[in-house]
Amino acid sequence: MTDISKPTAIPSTDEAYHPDAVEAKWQARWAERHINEPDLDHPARPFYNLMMFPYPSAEGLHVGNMFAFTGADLYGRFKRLQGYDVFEPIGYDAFGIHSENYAIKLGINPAILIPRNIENFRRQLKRIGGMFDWRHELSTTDPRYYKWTQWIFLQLLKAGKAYKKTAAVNWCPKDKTVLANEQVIDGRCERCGTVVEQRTLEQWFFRITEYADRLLADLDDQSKMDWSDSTTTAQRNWLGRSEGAELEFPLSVGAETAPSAARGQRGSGSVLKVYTTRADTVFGATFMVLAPEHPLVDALTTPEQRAEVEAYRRAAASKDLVSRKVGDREKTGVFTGGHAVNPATGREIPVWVADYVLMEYGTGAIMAVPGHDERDFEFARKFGLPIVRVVAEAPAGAEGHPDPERREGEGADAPLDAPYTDNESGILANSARFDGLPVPEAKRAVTAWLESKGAGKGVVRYRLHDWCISRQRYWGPPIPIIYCDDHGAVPVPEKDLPVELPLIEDFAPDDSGISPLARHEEWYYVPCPVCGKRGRRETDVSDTFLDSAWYHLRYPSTEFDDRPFDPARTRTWLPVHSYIGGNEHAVLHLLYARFITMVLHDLGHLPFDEPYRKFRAHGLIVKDGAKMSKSRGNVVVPDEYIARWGADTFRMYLMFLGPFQEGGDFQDSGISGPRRFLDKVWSFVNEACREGEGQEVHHGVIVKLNQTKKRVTEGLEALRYNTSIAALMELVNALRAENVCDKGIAEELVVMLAPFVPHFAEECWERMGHRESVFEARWPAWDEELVVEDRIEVVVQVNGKTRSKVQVARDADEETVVAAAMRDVGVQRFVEQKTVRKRIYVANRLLNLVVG
RNA sequence: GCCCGAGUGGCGGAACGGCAGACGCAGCGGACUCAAAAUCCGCCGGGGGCAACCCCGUGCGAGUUCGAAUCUCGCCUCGGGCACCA
Repeated sequence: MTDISKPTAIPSTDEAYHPDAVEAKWQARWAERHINEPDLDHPARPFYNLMMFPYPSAEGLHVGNMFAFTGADLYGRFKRLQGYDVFEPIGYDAFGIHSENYAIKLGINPAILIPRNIENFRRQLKRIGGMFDWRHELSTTDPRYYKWTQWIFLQLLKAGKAYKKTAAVNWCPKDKTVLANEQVIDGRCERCGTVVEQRTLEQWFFRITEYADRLLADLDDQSKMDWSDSTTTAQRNWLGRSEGAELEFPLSVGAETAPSAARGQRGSGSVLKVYTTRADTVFGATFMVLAPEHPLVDALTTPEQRAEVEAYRRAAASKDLVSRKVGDREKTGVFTGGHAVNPATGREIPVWVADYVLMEYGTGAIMAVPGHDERDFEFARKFGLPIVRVVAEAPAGAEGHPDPERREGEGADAPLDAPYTDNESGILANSARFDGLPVPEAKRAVTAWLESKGAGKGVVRYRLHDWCISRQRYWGPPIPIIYCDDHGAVPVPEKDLPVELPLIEDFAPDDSGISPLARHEEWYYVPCPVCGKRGRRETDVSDTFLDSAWYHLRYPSTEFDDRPFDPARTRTWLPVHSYIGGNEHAVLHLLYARFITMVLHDLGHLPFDEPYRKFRAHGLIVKDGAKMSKSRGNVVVPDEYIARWGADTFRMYLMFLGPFQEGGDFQDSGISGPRRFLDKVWSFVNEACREGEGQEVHHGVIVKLNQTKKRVTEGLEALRYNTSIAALMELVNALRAENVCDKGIAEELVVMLAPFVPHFAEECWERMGHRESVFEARWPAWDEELVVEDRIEVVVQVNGKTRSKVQVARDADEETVVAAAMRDVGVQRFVEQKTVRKRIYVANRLLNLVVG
């Protein structure tokens, strides 16, 4: 704040470069002159330059944030100089468990704490010189914002895309909250590392699984999405599409006569459905396994086995997710006593219960094929169940796999001492009429056969689960629902939004699993919107990922309180032209944002269904080769560096230390390089102002200048900022070596520097006599003719080894170059006494003589 | 285990299949200075040679090619993601 309003007086003589003064001056001027505020209603060439908004922590912006924002800002400024009307907004993702935990620790309400953090963030964001349009700053904690977050919930509810269900959820006993599956890492809480338990609670879910196929298909649609490969790959994996078959195994008589069967399954004809991706191995299914939670377990269990089965189920239920999912994975299980009939063989096979089968995937039941599945094999070994081979190696010499040595003893009758899981090159065996079919064909053939028998069908499954948005916490937007004894869950009427989060003293959660909000009667009890009788508010708040799933829609429309996003503004500015952010959000934020956009599109609120046309993931900044962390004590506090070197030098250093999309290693010593460079440019510019006109410039310098323009432009477009900076340094080195002092060149240099060092460039620009901002200037164009010298050095190789170089005219023909090469002593030495058998000539580059 | 990404000087990193190491940091030598800092000039992968030059060199091993850091196959190491997903 003080930085910006600090009065400065910079004489126009060429004294040393003082970043503090220059930066304060231009930050103040940008604000005064509204330089960074495009006309949102009538832009000529709109360009929406978005970066992932920060969570305003107490520590302030760290180097990683600075790196990301600088890289994104650079791109926006570059586009601006190319003539676009660039809208570059910023905001704060300020709800959520991070803020809340910190507030609990300090015992201060986050509603008081967070604004302080935001204040600090705003100061830092201004200090690094981002091209932000501050008119459109937003915070997700602002009731004017979350009113519309709640509105989105209601739209989904109305459309049947939101529903409530009782579900076993991940419960973190330390944070005292449920966690989404994706917030559980190796069975532990993503945030605090505590072992996660299971609890059963009523939760609100969004039906994202209904969109799985669209979310997947668009990833391959270049017209909608130009995204970093690493990000689309992560989403593909997360969606987890698998093609398989749902097969039906009739329960056999033994089971149906069991006392509980009639009740559980309405008498005879009941079947066990399984999902498999290896329908081809059905002849090898020698037993079945149910998840402990599977509803048919009761019906199948015989009286003799009941005690054992019940005990096993109880044990499984009390197990936390760690030992269930990432424990030592020693297989456990019990026999139910029941049997089912293998629809392929017609044989009865036993049904077991084991916790390696998960209720949440597929049908919660599997056909176990121990011969060709590692888990089933292990289980069969342990419990002495039969193992049958139904896939064998194609015989040696057969087409495709004539490799007799690689796998010994995988013939049709060879015993299996390990599962044979090759699902590409094997052929079926011991599978009646399917014997000899290659596995891929057999998958189709067997599925079709079972389908014709009415025992199954091909299906596609996704790994993705519905999105649980309920959080039993305080610091989030209340879910706008009122419960009425007569009318159930009633949505809060839209006219009553927002449901404001009350400022309460005791905001910390407790063990009950009930939100702190429930303890406040004056807030909790409200009239039912339908009948007016006393109702109770939903006390859960929504997931922060819902806040961030639509913020890009809000930015252009922040001034409107009667609509979440203005239709005209939205049509003008969206979808986002360029979005830059970290790949840690590849599957959470980015997938949810896509989903919400799709739903709003389908409901007629948006004219597009993919929110971000282009997305690029930036890299990570490390220090001394290791991730920065408090525990390592290698955290770089950006403020200190900015205070010492200036924002421009800091920006340039961050962009210089590695390719933006890969990140780099922050080294204290390295920052002096960019600063020295700026000092050189500074004196060059000041000198050029004084005496730099009418001077004759060497042709080589003109070529260098054109090469530089090309390299800088291409580097910026590809986000390879480090190479752009290197090109600019080369140019300045060349200008100094040649003693050039030309104002025209200085101006083009300054414009090219502007995205990297905006304050510095503005100051230079002004000193060169311009009254407008440098960002009103045009990006320099280059002449392709002048990118290559008139005389070229052609490399001459003999047998592929470089032996010499010859000077020839540009585009010289092969004969000329060969003649020149033959005159060259360095070449002669390797050619004499030998015949040139072959010549390879690459124009303007290289001549290779093959001799022998 | 599966899926991505990456391995190049002392360090960060450059190189449409065509001079490996641009640019920068650090280091070394010199100029300026009473001295230091700053600045300027020069050197800076390894080995051999007085020298012009020569040989070796991009994680390892094969291959394709006139020519491979770059393409293909097989490994190794590191980073990231997913993971009892049937």
